[in-house]
Amino acid sequence: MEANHHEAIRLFLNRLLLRSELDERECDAVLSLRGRSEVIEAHRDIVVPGQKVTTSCLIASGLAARFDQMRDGGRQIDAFHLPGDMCDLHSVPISTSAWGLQALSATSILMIAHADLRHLAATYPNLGLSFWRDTIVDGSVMSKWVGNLGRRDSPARIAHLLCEMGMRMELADLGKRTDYPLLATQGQLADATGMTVVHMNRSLKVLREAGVSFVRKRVTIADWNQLVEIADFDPRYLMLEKNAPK
Amino acid sequence: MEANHHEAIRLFLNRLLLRSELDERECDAVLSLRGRSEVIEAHRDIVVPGQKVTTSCLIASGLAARFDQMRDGGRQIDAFHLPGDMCDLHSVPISTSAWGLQALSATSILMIAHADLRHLAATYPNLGLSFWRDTIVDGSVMSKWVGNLGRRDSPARIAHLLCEMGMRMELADLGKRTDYPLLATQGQLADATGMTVVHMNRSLKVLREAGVSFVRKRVTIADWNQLVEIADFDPRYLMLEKNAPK
DNA sequence: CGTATCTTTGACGCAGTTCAAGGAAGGTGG
DNA sequence: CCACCTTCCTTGAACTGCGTCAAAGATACG
Repeated sequence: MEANHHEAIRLFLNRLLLRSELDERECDAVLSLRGRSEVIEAHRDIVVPGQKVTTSCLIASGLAARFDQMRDGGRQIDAFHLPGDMCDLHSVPISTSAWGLQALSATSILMIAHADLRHLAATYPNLGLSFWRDTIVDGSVMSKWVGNLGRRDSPARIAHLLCEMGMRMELADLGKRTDYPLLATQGQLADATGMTVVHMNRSLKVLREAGVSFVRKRVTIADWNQLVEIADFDPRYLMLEKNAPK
Repeated sequence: MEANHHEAIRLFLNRLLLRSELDERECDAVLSLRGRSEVIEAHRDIVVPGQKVTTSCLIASGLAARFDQMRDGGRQIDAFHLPGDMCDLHSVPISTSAWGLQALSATSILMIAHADLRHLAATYPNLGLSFWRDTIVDGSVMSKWVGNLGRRDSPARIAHLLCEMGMRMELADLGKRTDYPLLATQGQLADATGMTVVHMNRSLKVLREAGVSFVRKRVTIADWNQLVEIADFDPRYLMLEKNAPK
């Protein structure tokens, strides 16, 4: 399991390095993080809405999602978390979250104490800044999702999601943008795009005619540019420029 | 104009104090911030999507909105900013934003240099943490908007927005939650709730029967609890608990 | 090999869009 | 203070994307 730990933390560090310059000491500090490993089966909740948490969850493998729960039990997913994502990094400065966290597929996570993360941020201010940056990227992605839900029709909404996941999988070195695993059901994708399972299914059929297939939890895209066109996808919101230390 | 400056910064400090404990030195440091004052007329863009910015905008009066621009020119608003809000606090760690900022009504803002804010955050780590917290609250609100757009019908979406704005106006001491100014047109509210002007108008008519009126840029709510019920509104996402300094 | 979960399809209804046009409010210049 | 013009609000009628309900296949799993 130790190997798994290191692998996950390595992915997290790589994610930070996408947007922040960190020196060797800072990298080492991240790599020295320790946590408790847990395996969650598909469809289980990791964090219940409103729960007070004292750890952050680093995804080691699988796929997790943050969600908002409605009165009638319906759920709206507002973020996907893939391996290397530190979800609930938000809860380092604010310990009670309004949202919940669920495992979409079987998912192994590393629970890392807030105290440790806070200690790191305090000891290495530039590292703290990179954490802040990470939560801001998360916000930027959400702001795109707001636009997606508010102003696009269902094929375009799905197309946009598939573009985003493709980019993120490629950046994390977990697949190619035109061919990657997406460990979710159509129902879960429907929860993320604000539609019903039935309509998700029909819209996927439409996209299939554009060379986009989602079969057996794998996405394959014949013509990337065409999908980008359908989705009106502009990756700038993923904030992939490096920011120098201040 | 100096009086206006102080008033705005005072509001910003109050906003921080809602969630963070700051000592006297830290409060004074915030109050000593200086900026360039500007007045933007209604419908003008303050920041264009993709623009590189070196200042944050503190709203002094009026109402501003962050938006995502679609290919066809349509806009989706993903956040409202009222007086005391420091928009683009995000751009302190990341200077290029994918979103834009527009003035909904005539709005006066205070442009504050990133360098100054960064200096503050570096000098007073606890203050830096309160800035981080502020951007996290912004994210929490957006995550609610995602749920709102994805899973609620139009009267409920509007109701939720009116509840949120009521709470925020009251917290900023700019009105009562059941009676407050909302300096936006129906078209702008439609941009925020992902619908057309026509449907916004019709849905407002439905809400009027529930004692909710939006006339001449003022919201009045006869029965707050009923509106909360319609909206399925739970204010926990506004994160109003105080967080002790670390 | 059996059972639960997930996908796919059909028929029908409705919430919300589109197009079009009239009316009210508000701001500006004479 | 009125005349004018622009922006905003309001309503009607027709259309459509998506939801709902229902049921039959396909897939995965123990």
